[in-house]
Amino acid sequence: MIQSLNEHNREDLQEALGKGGQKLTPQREVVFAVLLAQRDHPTVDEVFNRARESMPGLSLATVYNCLETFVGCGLVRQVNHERESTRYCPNLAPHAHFRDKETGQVHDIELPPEVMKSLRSILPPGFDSEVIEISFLGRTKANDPLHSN
Amino acid sequence: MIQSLNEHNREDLQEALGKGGQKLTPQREVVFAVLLAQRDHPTVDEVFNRARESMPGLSLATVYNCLETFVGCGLVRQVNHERESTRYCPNLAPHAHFRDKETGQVHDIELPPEVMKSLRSILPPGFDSEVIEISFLGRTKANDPLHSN
DNA sequence: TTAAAGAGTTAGAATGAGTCTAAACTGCAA
DNA sequence: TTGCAGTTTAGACTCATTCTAACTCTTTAA
Ligand SMILES: [Mn+2]
Ligand SMILES: [Mn+2]
Ligand SMILES: [Zn+2]
Ligand SMILES: [Zn+2]
Repeated sequence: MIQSLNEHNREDLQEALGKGGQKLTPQREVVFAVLLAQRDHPTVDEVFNRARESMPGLSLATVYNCLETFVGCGLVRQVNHERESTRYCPNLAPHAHFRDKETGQVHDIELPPEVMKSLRSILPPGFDSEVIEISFLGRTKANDPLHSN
Repeated sequence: MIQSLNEHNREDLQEALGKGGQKLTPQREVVFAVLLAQRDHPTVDEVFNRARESMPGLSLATVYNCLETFVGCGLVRQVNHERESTRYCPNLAPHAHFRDKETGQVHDIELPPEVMKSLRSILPPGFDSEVIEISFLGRTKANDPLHSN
C-alpha cells in the first residue's frame, strides 16, 4: 500500500515538527503516513519495509532518525515489552498496551482519568512522576474489532 | 561485602529451585544472596561484580544462567525500563517501579489490591491478562527511607 | 550567479546486552 | 569405578540500535 498523508495530517505533522525546530521532509512524510495507516505498533523494520513501498531509496537509518524525531516532537510514543524490538504508536491519548502472548500483537487500552488518578495516588510523598507506562501481557479470546486493527 | 544466605533463605531457595526441578548450587546461593542483600534492582553486571567478591571464579554467563533460573522459578522479577539493561528484583509482593530520571535509581512502589482491580477493570471483554507491569518515570524530592535502600 | 552553511539522508561500521556453543566439572547412582 | 544428567565456564555470536563520515538538498550571503 502506497502511503501518503492528507492535507490535514500533513499540516499537523509540519506544525509539530516546526515547534521542535525540525523540517518537513518527504521521508518524514512517508514514515509518518505509515504509522497513521496501520496502527498496529510496528517495529522499526516493519515501518521500514512498509515505507519502502512508496519510497524505494529510503534507508533504515533514516527510519530510525525519523522515528526518533517524532518521539522528540511528541508525535509518537515508543512501546517496549521486555527486551523485544521497540514499537511505535501514534495514539496520543493516554492509553496502556496489551500484548497478546500468542500472536505478539499489541493493542491499545484506553486509560480513564480516574484510573490514572488512582495510580498517581499510590506514589509516596516526594515521588513526582511525569510518565506512567502500563502494559498487560495475556491472551485475547474474541476479536474485538475496536482493538484488533 | 561477602554474601551468604541464612538458613531460612537457603531453605526457601532450595525449595523453590526444587519445585522447578533445579538444584541448589554454590553459585546460585551467592547470586541469590546478592539480590537479597541490596534490593536496589541491580543489572546483571552489578550482580556479577558484587557476587565475585565472595566467589572470584564466578563467570558472567553463570550469573545470566542463575538469574534466568530464578525468574523461571518465580523467585525474582525482571525489570525493564525502555531499552536499558535488565534489572532484577527479589520483591515478590505486587509492586510497581519508579525510576528516578536523575539518579537512575529504581524504587519499589506498593500496589494496593484495589488499584490492581481498577486496572484489570479497564480491559475490554475478551482480554485476559496474567501480568501487569507498571512503571513510573520521574523525580524523587525527599529521600524516603522506606523506598531508598 | 556562485559559494558557503546547515539540515537531513545514506551506507556501512561499531556497540553492547543478551544468547549460544562446546568443553570441563560436579554430584549422584548403577 | 563408571556413567550420566545437570551445571558452569570462556568465548563466539546475534541483532537492535547507535555512530560516523560522505553525500544531497535547500537556504542564505556575497
Ligand atoms: Mn488536527
Ligand atoms: Mn519463608
Ligand atoms: Zn499504543
Ligand atoms: Zn522491584
